[in-house]
Amino acid sequence: MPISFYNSLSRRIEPFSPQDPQRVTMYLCGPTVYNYVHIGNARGPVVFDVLARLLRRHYPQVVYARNITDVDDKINAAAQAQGVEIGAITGKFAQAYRDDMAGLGIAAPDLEPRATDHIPPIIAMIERLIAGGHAYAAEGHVLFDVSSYPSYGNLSGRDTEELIAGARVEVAPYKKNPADFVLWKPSTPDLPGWNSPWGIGRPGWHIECSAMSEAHLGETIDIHAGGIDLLFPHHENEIAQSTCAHGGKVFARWWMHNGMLTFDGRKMSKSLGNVLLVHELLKTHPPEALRLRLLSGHYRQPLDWSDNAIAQAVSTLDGWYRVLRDVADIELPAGDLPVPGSVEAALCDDLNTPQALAELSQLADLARQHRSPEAKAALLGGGALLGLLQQEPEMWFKRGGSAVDAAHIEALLQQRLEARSARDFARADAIRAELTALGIAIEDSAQGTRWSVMKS
RNA sequence: GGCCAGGUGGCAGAGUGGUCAUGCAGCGGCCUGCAAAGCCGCGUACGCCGGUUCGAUUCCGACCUUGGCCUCCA
Repeated sequence: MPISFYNSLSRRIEPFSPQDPQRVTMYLCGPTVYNYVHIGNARGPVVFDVLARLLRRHYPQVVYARNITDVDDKINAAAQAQGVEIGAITGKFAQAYRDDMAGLGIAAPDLEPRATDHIPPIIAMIERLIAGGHAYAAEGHVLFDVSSYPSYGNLSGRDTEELIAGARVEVAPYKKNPADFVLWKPSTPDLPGWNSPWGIGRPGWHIECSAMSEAHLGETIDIHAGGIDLLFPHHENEIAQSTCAHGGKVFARWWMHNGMLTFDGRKMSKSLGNVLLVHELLKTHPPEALRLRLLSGHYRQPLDWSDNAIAQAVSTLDGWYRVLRDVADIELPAGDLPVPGSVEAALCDDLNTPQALAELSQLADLARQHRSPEAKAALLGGGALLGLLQQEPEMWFKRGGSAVDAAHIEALLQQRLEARSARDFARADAIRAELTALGIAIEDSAQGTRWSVMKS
């Protein structure tokens, strides 16, 4: 099945094919680890996790790198504020990040390069840029010379003139051109630093991704992904650095950008303060509902986050898991789960996850009606490609079971059964009301009475 | 101000030049001791104004409006 994606570089949907038919290379800009991430930060990782799953079905090898930025001014500030080494900060939050991502059902990337492990390649790349006339040292800094790269601005649709004229930030005196950006900056003794030809310093943010991408995936990669807010200046700068360091070779053949998550109508961001941490949300909501919500809009569109939206996702999953519970006794066919063509086709069409979810609903209807091994396998297979329906139905409905006293509930259900047998419906209904008060919903079925934790 | 992306039924959210999105919620019926679940059915949705067209939510233009980027940011 052919795959097409929107390419931010050409601004159109193009049929996808990797440079090497045997191997797809993909890079996603990862977090700067100085704090817990919010749910908006998780949208890209979830969306591109689905992309990686799709690509792995189509190509023998997919090398997916998601970096960790572990040297940065904000990290320095956090470390100084707490009086610890930066490693204490970055180690803690890198692990928190992995935990959060795993909690959302995101498969670990193949590679997780860290900036501080790549100082020599970063320095080497900067040296190449200087040698090629694309960068210059000034007052302990090394800056990229934007005027040396005429295509600067192609990705974001800006021209250099405009950037110079519209510069809103105070221009550092050592810059030749206001749009020039830093590749290397000096460090003071109280800050982390590495020896370099330009003195003790640390890398600028943009060069890290260029160097790590080159080190692990080569000079030209197939897909570079990230949030739309990184389009400029981050990705624009990466293109400039990598292209100039590689003698004009194409840096990334596809650029894919996910839209922003909004909350209260505004972009969710740390600087606006309207954030919900993944770490916290995972404690209070079923993780798959969070994931479903993130996939319920097309990845390039903005997506609004709200309690109501989470509740709707929970209800949707309730319906699907009810089907799976109804077919729990049906044996799956031997072998790997199949991937239904309808779900795959939706994803092959520029990763149309809302369409894929609509197809999944159809598969749930079919499984409920047919109760066949094939229909059950199709539902589970479609879910698996999206990273959904990954738990046992009973676990889903018991919501992990930690907060409820299952034995007490079963006892009440037994009493209700006895009351009903005696046709004492007043008592039976009283027991049901008691369960409702405990937050337990019940269903009488041919197989007996089932209970589940009501959605919060 | 410049560049970019949107405005779809109660909510969420795809898509398309002319019979259907889908989910959640709601309403009616069947079923049920009653519920729940399930099944059947229901709602004349595409910002506004023009234009193109036999026909536009879908194409074109103006307008109104929301958001993103231009600074760290997924």
